Amino acid sequence: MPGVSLPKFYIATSIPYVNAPPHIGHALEFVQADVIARYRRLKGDNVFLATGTDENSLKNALSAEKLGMKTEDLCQRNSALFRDLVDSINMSYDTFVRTSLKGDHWKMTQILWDACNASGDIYKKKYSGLYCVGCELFYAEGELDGGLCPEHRTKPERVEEENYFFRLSKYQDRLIAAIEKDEIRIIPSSRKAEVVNFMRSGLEDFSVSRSVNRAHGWGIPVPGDPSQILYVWFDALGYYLTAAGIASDRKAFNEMWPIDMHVIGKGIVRFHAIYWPAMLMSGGFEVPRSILVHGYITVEGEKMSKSIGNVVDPMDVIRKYGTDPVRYYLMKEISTFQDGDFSDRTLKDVINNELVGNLGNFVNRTLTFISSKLGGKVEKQKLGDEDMELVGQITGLVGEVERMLEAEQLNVALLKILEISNLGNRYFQNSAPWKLIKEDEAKAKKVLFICANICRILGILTYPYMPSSAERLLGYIHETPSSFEEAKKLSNEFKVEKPEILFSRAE
RNA sequence: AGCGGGGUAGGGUAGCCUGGAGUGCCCGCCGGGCUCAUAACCCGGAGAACGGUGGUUCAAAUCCAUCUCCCGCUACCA
Repeated sequence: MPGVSLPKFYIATSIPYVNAPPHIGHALEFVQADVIARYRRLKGDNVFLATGTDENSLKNALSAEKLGMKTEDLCQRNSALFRDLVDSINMSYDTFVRTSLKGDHWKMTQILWDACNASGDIYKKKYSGLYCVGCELFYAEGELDGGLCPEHRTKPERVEEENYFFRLSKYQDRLIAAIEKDEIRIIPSSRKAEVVNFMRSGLEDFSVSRSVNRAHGWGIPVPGDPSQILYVWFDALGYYLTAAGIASDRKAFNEMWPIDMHVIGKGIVRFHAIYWPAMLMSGGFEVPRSILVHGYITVEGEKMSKSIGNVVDPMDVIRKYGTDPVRYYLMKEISTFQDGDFSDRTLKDVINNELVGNLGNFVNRTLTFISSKLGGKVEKQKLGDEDMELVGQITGLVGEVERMLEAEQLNVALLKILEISNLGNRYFQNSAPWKLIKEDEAKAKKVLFICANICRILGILTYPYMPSSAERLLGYIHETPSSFEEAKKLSNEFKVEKPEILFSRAE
């Protein structure tokens, strides 16, 4: 293998259904993936970040019919909402896949299907399911409310139809082995245990198609059998192959695959950790290297739901408080792996206390001081033992931040970053450079030299979380977020511009 | 029912995997200080026997067992 190219890192979010507008939970997943992507870039990886929308569900066809519009147009419109969100949240995606567009994605299904078929893992069988005529949908037992359709309050019929099935059962042992040995690393490990546990009780084959009639002709036809439409698995899960270029640039695809990390919600673990790797094994593709599973967001302590009417539109929040504060809140206040809460009140508190009062204030007082009292320049000063101790503490924290990021503990890493800013404020306060400047200029310069370095470190470390703010901060000291390693070193001199306020108070 | 996750000061959290003084963070409360800074910042204080019980250990929030409360998942639900 040629050793000159950068290590690649392919990471992707799941693709949301477009039959409902984005909510704050979608934003969480986008930001998580983006933070990891940006961190990996700082570490020097060649990162590819994929996202998109899942548009081939029957529900789209049904609501389009109701609205009297073409399904294509409805999808286009709703997909745009998600695209607006990923742009507004400043996600650095490299590709955005729309599964209803008859291009690479449709070609992908042919490739994947053929490969699995060639392994003898696709066969026809009668599918029997609970079907609500009103909804025109099959329901899982768990989705029913007291045995009734949650929407129509009617008893669904048992309906049979001949569909294609995928031979999941054949892969049970291989899957268990792959996950137990962390060939597919499931993060956090509690989810891994869940998955293994589930598999041990036996895996059943699953259906991978629906009749064209039932699908209302919407979706991707089964390769070689236009009377059937692909069900979600070969379609939506396959998007990861599409994004990597399987149908457009096979050479690039071969370099990109396997995917290094899936970022998904807890509700779809099974499909990503079991169905999907099995399909890949069957098709002769390498399995995903890791799957990061996040929790769900409640709103003011309550489950988000349309009927309660408490669904939070992330675009509203972004418009109100700004992109970076929202990113910060999602990463810091919501545990990376567990459920978390969204609260307007907490969001304001966090902005005012942590971003404005702690981080923003430290940067502002340091840079303002340098630009107004020291002519915008500081160079290296002789450091004493106490200073070296502080520097050592900071370096130690940088190491912890790195460790936490490597362990995908995005919230804990952010906590550590704030500690650095905290130390900075304390040091500034206790050193009182505003007094020193009148008595001992060299000493004042030394304090500011250290503080400027802390600002620089903070700029690099916060970059994955709050890219525009970090770039602005680093811009005031004529730097850019180039590499994570830079956060482990001190810079020897600074040219400082008079800073603008980094974060504004939230009212 | 089975499996999994949670129960840490008034509220919210981190720590638990890889035991070692209740250690930390945000809010709130009380008392001081500072004035470089976005009424921001700093210091001190009150406040928790880390859900209950039992065990392992020199040592447990951290490991084991059991009980209890909350929340998820249990197959074609993204």
